[in-house]
Amino acid sequence: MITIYDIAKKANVSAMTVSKVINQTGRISPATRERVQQVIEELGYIPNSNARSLVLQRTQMLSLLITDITNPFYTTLARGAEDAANQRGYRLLFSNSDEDYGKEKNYVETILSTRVDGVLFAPAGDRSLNHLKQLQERNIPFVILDRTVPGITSDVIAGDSREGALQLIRYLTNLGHRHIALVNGSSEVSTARLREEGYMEGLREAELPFDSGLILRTGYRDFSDEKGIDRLLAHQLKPTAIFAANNMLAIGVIRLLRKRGVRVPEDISVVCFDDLDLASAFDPFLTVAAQPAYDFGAIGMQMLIDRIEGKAPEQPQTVIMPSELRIRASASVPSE
Amino acid sequence: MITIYDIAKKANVSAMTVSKVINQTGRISPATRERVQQVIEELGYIPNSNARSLVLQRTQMLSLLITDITNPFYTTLARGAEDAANQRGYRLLFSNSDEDYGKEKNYVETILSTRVDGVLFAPAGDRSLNHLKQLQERNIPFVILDRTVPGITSDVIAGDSREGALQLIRYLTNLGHRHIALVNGSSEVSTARLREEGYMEGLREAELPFDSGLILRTGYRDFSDEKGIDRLLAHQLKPTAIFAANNMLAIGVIRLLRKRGVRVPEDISVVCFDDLDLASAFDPFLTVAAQPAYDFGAIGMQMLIDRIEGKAPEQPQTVIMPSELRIRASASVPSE
DNA sequence: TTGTAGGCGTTATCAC
DNA sequence: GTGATAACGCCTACAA
Repeated sequence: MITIYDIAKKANVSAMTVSKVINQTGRISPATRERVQQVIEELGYIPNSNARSLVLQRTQMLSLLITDITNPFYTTLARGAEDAANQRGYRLLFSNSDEDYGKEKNYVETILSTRVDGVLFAPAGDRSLNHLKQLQERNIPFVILDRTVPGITSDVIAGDSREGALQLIRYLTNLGHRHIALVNGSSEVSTARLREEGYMEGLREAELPFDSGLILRTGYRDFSDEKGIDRLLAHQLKPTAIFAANNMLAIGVIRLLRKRGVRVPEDISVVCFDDLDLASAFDPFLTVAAQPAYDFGAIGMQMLIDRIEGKAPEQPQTVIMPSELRIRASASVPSE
Repeated sequence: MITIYDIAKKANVSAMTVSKVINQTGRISPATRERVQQVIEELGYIPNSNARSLVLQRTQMLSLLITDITNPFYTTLARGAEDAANQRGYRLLFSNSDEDYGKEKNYVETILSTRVDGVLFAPAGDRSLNHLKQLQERNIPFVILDRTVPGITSDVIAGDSREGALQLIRYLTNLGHRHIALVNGSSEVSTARLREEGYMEGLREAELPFDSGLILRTGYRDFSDEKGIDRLLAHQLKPTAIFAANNMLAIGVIRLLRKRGVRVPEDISVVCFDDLDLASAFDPFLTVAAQPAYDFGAIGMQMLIDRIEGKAPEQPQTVIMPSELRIRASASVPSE
């Protein structure tokens, strides 16, 4: 392995001089600078960032922890985070918890042992509390992303789940729907709770009764609860519309409906939170409350770096991003 | 920061003993082992992996370099790679080059400075040659993923682009299509060349003439070449089918066709390489040659780790993954 | 402007 | 079974 000493020897200077050339610190004559740079070039020297981190107590590396890498919301968000990090001179370490507390725990350990300078953290749910506390104990700056966790005070960037859900329900009730089902994520996840609140509020506004038989609670990914769907469809007052609390749930719901010969939107309307960028691009089908995923990542990353670099206000900041109703074809007036 | 010395002091042993407990190396009495572990637990000590890497000359970290994080082919692949890496005790550093040689170059520098133990590398194209050579010079093991690069000999895992394309063209010609356009990626990318070969072979088999006016070459992502599409549509022998060389191109093509009032498949059939998992889940529309994305990642990662751990045969291995024709609705018999 | 000494947190080696 | 020492590659502080 080529070290700073190899460069030093070949350039007839000390290692320190080489270090100074690399980091542009201290004064050195143009002549030696030139010579050193030539040798660095020639030998293709690249500093060992582990050694550097060890002495600097800084890795110039950040972590992004997301909960589902196959969800386009998070991959778009990841690009925003990556772009922002790179722009400000940081490298980004991606981690993917798969909505699993166990994997999340492992990643937190990795994060801690890697000594990254900060974390943009999308918690799996309320039980992520301990993981976040662990970061706080070590004084690792972090920004909570997408979901809040009761018991933790920190910078947060999240969507307006309540309002977005309300918009969707309003849209459905305006179309004339009276029986609207909710297929939601786990109640352990803040966005699921808020979307349910928005749903309830929407019913209230339209003076519709709440019917717990129209609610199905599950996880945010890999939805395939056949029994649950059958239960909804068999409910005494069969729903004419379903609000899926995120895009992955909507996909599952529509797939299961089609499997049963139920047409969308002719027989049942479906709306959801989060867009499906790719699918929507060539087939504008799903009516959604879209969140600005890229900005979630980009702005969250800015907040994190500002915090790390001491450019943020002392008290924790909360940024709430609005969502946008995109009316397309998956919801229509109820058939009856 | 809690170090191994803090543990040592509190447990009344030397740092070495603590190290031995952590790494389960050397002999130590159950009593002290117990005591040390207790203190580790108590203080929540997590070893500094930078310091460890420095002395071990090994980071237990691997890089996955993909070219488009918004492409579901690559995110699914990423999950496969991640699962395999974690299973074998490695952490994974994701990087995303956006099909951009400049970004790729930066990531290679990062990889080199981080001293990862190996890289699963999807090259942006033939001009990635220098980047790969750089890795070879440093003796960083790597497996080339998805695309080959002339001039580099190494382990490779890739799809059968030629055969997959051939299948798609055969399918189209069997339906009766005589004028089939190709919207391809850059000729600098091996998969684009091979898919074009498959396309040509398919034409030959069906005894169709080759018509260069039916070929549009562009990049694999962000397709929006309006003029190019117009040129294809205005061609003297208007195509009745389009073969898009990957999923992202297909999306762009269909979007632009719809924008022009051209219906798919009624007016023009469209087929492509790679599936769109999410979109296909709830709307089985695109007829594709699907590649086993998860296995690309999982198997590629196994190859890489085998290579690193000296468990691979000496000479470089090449694994070619078959693709699978999935017939759905985006292609039908030609209208005329 | 340049170089020396010491230390960042960990582990391999080799004594005790 | 346990511990002292040196080393991994780099940078800060200080001296020349």
